[in-house]
Amino acid sequence: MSLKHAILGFLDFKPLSGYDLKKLFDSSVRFYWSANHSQIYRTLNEMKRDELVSIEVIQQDGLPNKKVYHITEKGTDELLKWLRHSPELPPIRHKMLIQIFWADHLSNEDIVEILKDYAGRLEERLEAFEVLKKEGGLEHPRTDREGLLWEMVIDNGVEITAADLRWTLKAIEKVGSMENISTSTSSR
Amino acid sequence: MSLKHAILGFLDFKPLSGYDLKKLFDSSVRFYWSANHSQIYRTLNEMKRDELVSIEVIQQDGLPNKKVYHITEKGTDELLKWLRHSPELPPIRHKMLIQIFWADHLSNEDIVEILKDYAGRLEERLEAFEVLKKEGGLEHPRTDREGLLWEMVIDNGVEITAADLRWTLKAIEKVGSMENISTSTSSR
DNA sequence: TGCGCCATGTAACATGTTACATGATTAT
DNA sequence: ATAATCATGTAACATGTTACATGGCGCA
Repeated sequence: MSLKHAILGFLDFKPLSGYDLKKLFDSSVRFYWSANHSQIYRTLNEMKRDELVSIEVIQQDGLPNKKVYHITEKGTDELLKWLRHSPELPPIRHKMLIQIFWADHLSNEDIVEILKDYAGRLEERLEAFEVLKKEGGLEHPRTDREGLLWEMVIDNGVEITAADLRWTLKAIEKVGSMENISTSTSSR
Repeated sequence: MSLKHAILGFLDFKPLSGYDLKKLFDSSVRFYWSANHSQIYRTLNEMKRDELVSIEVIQQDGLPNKKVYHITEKGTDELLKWLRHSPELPPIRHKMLIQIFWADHLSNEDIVEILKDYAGRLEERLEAFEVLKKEGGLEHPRTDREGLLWEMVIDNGVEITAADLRWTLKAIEKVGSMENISTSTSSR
C-alpha cells in the first residue's frame, strides 16, 4: 500500500488537489509509480477518512471548485514511519520476457522484430529520462540535498534502462546467429 | 491479461494441474511473472469457460484427485497470436525509489541503511539467478533453440539486477559524501 | 506429535484500469 | 470550430493478495 505514501510525500511538499497530484505524478515519478485520476480520488477519500489529510475547499469563479488536500500531523507521522521501512525489491511483470520464453514457436525474424520493437521503446524512455533530468519535474527541491536525492532516483532509471537496452541489442545478435525453425509456424 | 498467456505457454509445453503450474511458475519465471494459487485456480476456470483449455480428471488413491489441464486448439491459436504481439515495457512499482525521493527527511545514516538493505536483497536475487541458470528450472527444453531462449531470459534478469546493484553501491557512496541534515528528524 | 507435501477451492479485500459523466475557459 | 486545460467524480471490471477451509500421507 504505497500510493498513499507517495501522495503523502507530495502533500508534505505542498498542499495539492487531486488534479495537481495527478500532474505531479506524471511529470516526476511516473516511471516508478503511476496512478490515474480515479485511483487518486479514491485514495484521497480513504486518506481523509483515516485523517491522514484534511481538505480545504477553494471557490473559483469560471472554473470548478478545488479541493486542496493538506497533510495532517498523523499523515506526517505515517510518512516518516514509512520512509524508514526496509525496502522491497520491485515486483516485476515482464510480458516481453514471457514472450521470449515461449518464442521457440516463432521464426528468428519474428523474434528479432519483437526485440527491435522493445529496443525502440527503451530508447524513447531513455530520452524521457534525459528530459526529466534537465527539467526536474517538480518546481524546486526544498534543499540541495533533496535535489541530489532526486537526481539519484532518475539515475537509477537511466542505468537500468541502459542495461536493458544493452541486453536487447546483444539478444538481437544472438537470435540472428541461431538456427532458424524449420516448421513454418511463422507469421505473415 | 497475461497470466492467461503464461499459463498457455506452460500447458503447451505439457499438460499440468493447477498445483503443478504453481510449482513451475515458482521454479522458472517467478522473477518475471508470479501468481499465487488462488489466482491460478481462478484463471484456469475462466480459461476453461473460454475453451482455451480442457480438463482431464485423474483419480489417485490416498492423494486428492488431480485436474490436469490440456491446451485446446483455440488455446494454441491464442498463444501463437499473443507471442507475436508488440512488446510493452514492463510497468514498474518501485517503493524504494519513492522512499529515496522523499528521503530528505532522513539522516544520511538512515538512507545508507536503506540502500545497504536493498543491496543485500539484490545480491540474494543475483544468487537465485545463478542457481536458476545451472538448474534450468523446467525439466528440459524441447529444442536447443528453446534452451538458448531460456538462457537469454535469465540473462536479462542478471544484467538488470547487476546494473541496479552498481547503482546502489554508487548511491551509498554519494550519500556518504552529502552534507547531513541538521534538524533531528532521524531515527533511534 | 507436528510439519511439509499433495491438491483443491472460496471469500474478502486491495489495487489498478477503462469507460461514463459534466461543463466552463482558453488557446489554435 | 475544436481541442486542450481545469476539476471532480462514479461504476464496472480486471488483477492480485490474504486468510479461511479440508484432509490424508510420509517423515523426523
